[in-house]
Amino acid sequence: MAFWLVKSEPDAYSWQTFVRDGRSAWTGIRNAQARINLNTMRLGDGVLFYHSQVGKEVVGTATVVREAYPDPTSEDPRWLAVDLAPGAPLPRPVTLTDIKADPELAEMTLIRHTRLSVSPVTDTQYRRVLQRGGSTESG
DNA sequence: GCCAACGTTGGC
DNA sequence: GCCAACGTTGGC
Repeated sequence: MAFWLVKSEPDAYSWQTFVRDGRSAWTGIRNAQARINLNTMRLGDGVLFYHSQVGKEVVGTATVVREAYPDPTSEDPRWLAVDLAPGAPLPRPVTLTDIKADPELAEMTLIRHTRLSVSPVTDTQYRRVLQRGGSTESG
């Protein structure tokens, strides 16, 4: 099982909306590296849900509930989407500042490739984020 | 095939 | 609001 982080601007699609929806097709990704990451996601993989621009913090977890398929919002069948379902909110969201200040997290792809919207996370990093967020999940 | 111009993302 | 990073586009 692998781990990932997805970004969303809360003004466009927030964690709260995601929870209310119960499931979401992760569409509109138009970046080659992000597409590779989408294509590598497997059912049941763990995902961190990050609020970019407004909040700048990891706010909850999600899981992959459908593996990559052609993004229905694109004419070009090479662009991919996955479906995600919400897991649990983090009792204490983990901010970008927290992540940068934590030596275990400062090397995250989130930090190294600021503009990548779908990025890999190591299992150590994943557990660390959950732990810092006060999650009672596996971490 | 190079590279300048431009648009977008996202942190500050 | 500004700017750095960086991907894309288009002229040559």
